[in-house]
Amino acid sequence: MDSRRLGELNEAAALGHLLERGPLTRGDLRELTGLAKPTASDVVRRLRAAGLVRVVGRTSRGRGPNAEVYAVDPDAAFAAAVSVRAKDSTLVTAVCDLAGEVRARTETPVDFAHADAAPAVHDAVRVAARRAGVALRRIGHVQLGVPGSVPEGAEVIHHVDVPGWGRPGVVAEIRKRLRTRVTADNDVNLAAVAERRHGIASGVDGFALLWLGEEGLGLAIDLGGTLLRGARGGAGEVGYMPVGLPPAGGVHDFHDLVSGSAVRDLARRHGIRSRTGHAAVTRAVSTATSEATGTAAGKTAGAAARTVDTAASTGAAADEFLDALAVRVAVGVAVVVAVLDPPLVVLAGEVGRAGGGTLATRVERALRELSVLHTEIATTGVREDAVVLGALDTSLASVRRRLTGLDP
Amino acid sequence: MDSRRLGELNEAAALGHLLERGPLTRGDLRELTGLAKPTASDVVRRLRAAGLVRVVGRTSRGRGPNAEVYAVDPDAAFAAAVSVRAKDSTLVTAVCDLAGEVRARTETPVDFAHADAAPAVHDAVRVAARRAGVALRRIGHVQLGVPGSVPEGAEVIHHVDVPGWGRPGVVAEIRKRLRTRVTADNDVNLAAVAERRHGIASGVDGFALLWLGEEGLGLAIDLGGTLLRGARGGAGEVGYMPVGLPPAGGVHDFHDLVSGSAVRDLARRHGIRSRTGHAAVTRAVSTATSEATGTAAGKTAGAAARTVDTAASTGAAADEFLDALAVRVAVGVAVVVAVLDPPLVVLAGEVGRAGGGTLATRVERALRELSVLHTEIATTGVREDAVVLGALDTSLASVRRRLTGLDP
DNA sequence: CCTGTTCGTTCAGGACGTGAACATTTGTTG
DNA sequence: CAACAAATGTTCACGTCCTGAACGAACAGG
Repeated sequence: MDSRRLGELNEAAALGHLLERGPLTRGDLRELTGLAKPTASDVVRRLRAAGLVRVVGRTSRGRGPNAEVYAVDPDAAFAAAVSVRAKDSTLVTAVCDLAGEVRARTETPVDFAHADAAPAVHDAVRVAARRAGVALRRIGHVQLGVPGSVPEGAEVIHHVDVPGWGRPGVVAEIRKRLRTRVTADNDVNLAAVAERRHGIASGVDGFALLWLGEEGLGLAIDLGGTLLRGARGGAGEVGYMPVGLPPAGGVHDFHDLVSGSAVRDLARRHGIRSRTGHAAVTRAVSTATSEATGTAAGKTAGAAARTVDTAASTGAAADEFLDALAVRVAVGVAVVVAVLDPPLVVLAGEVGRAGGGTLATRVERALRELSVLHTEIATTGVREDAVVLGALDTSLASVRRRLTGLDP
Repeated sequence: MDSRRLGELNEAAALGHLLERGPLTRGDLRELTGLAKPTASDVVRRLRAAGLVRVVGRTSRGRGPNAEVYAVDPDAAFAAAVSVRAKDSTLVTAVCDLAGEVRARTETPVDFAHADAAPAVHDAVRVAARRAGVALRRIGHVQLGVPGSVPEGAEVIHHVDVPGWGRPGVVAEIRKRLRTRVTADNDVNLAAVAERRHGIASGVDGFALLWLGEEGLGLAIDLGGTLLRGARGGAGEVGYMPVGLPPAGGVHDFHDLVSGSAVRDLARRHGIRSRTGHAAVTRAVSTATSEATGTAAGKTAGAAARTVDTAASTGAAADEFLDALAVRVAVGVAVVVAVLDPPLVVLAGEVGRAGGGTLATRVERALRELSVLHTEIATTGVREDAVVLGALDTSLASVRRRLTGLDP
């Protein structure tokens, strides 16, 4: 540890504050870092020389000269994210600048069965970069979101349905081609990152995100901003969680209870016929909700009447279906709460989102009857593609960490 | 950040290495910290002046002058631990020096119903310190181990059976009386700390410790050395974990499956009668094991014969009982593995220890049949009182952190 | 226009750290 | 046994970074 290193640390601290709190004057920086006036000037000078920070204006408050306002140069670095979507065979790619502004977003259809992963990703990123007007070289990190278990640091992805992506060394190949830092993570984990940054879990100490997808079930565990991955990246593989004792027969694991098809079948048994689970839930919620808020829905009287017409007989059925589903979900949540005690559980995925507040409330109620332990339950607050959003955040965080010297 | 602070950081780094790797020469220190020769000398000088480091000898390897060997002064600071044991109404107290050497260990019977917590703990620590020949003032940290949930940083303990210990502010009162840093943690968590330092989980990335106690059930989750506590300190309250679906009736939570009395009853149903669960397991293991290793047990032929005599008819019963128990335990483990994916699950507590390798093997087998996911399962490797040992480690770690300036 | 504030720079000084040179000790070797 | 090689630890000159105080300059308000 050298005096030089000391300087770097101070630079990093200042840059960190600029990244987190936006434009600042030298005075602000002085206060935040605790540095002396001349030193603050020095640090800013160095950051500007490095092309990381720019003058973006001047204050005009009070008397005395107007202080210069500094901000991180958005063009100083870029980050990219790629979401591997099995369900519609596309790579969704996004590029953002150092300020977090999304510069481009593309969707590339890929025939995973016949195309190699590495060239496909390389192409997707190249196209997105071009559209963003950014040289590929300037992208500091590419974060992949994959539907599978990704062990910490390891380069193999387990339980992937996408052909070619389960092969050892995929990530390394992609890295070699892109010549950047490339990391992969489970898509539900990335959705949780988005939930923390842009969703309902922004201020929370930690939370568990239960992904009730049409094609997959998952649990992401956020502990104060870091995700729990498990030894083989298998943390949150709740689909395999046994429910019920083995000799009892019938229901065996959580997947049998709340997978897309299980939900669809449950709905069917309550007289609600749909092609997918989340469609069934959407319909059930609309009838159940319109019943409950029927009297208050003065403005949408016409719509309400129409709904009641078609659902008159199914209103009670919808209620029963939702309650039955809530109990099933609550069984899983109860286990998670007993093991992890998260302050918040977020329901996401197609089914979770379709259930909305209606389902969340019922799950919370069911949980109270099922277990002494309880916790707050909410629905996802992320509107856009949570996986891409989360991957972009993760990617950007990595770029920032390296700029601030916290990463090698 | 000042030059002074830079010096402190280097001191801290050197001290840290001395604490972790034992006695070192200036040369070793130079290599480990990357400092220049004169600076290393300087750092050592400062550490010696602060009374933290002592010369403990000289090398005599190779040519050149013999280097001085430095080590942390064991008497530079002390740490204490107190285990609150409800089952036999005692406070077990231990004091160790900065090197980790236990200097004293006492057991004080306390009538929790009539004695206040703070004075009782104060007395216990005072006595232990005197026996260790250490002034109370020199004890830098007191770590309490309590059978209850302790939220991170909060001062209330939930779900405690010990009278007076559930009252808000207990920890603060104790702190006020002892005039030191005082923290409290769940006893199972502390047992996990001991498991990592002195037990079977020494080199592992992380592990889950399933405490199968006669009077309590718990799960400690170790993630690379830090323990997961949960929002309300309720992480690992697996006793409340629901097993089976609600309408199914009968078995409701994990506690009903593997608590001490549940184990005892299960044994009884297999014809093994004991007053406690772990006694039943001990007997079952001895018969089951002697059967399996009967031929190889040449030396203890007499003992084996005796065992076979009394167990001839119960050998099969013992096997069945152990397998049934293993399945029950495996249900809980399967859930933990699905949620957390730990590289290792350690069985501890009276029942877990009684089960030994025999039970661990059977649980591992049962798990394989129950779930796709699996993990290594082992029995606790801690011989002594794990709670006190873990509390002492935690306490010492806190003292060291403060010395190295990592803690405020 | 003067005055009090606030911004940013200049300046002298302090704390640390570094590399090179040097004295010193100690084992090896011819 | 003397010469040599290798390792230890100190001294010295110099560099980097940070600090407090003083200073000049810009700006709002009376």
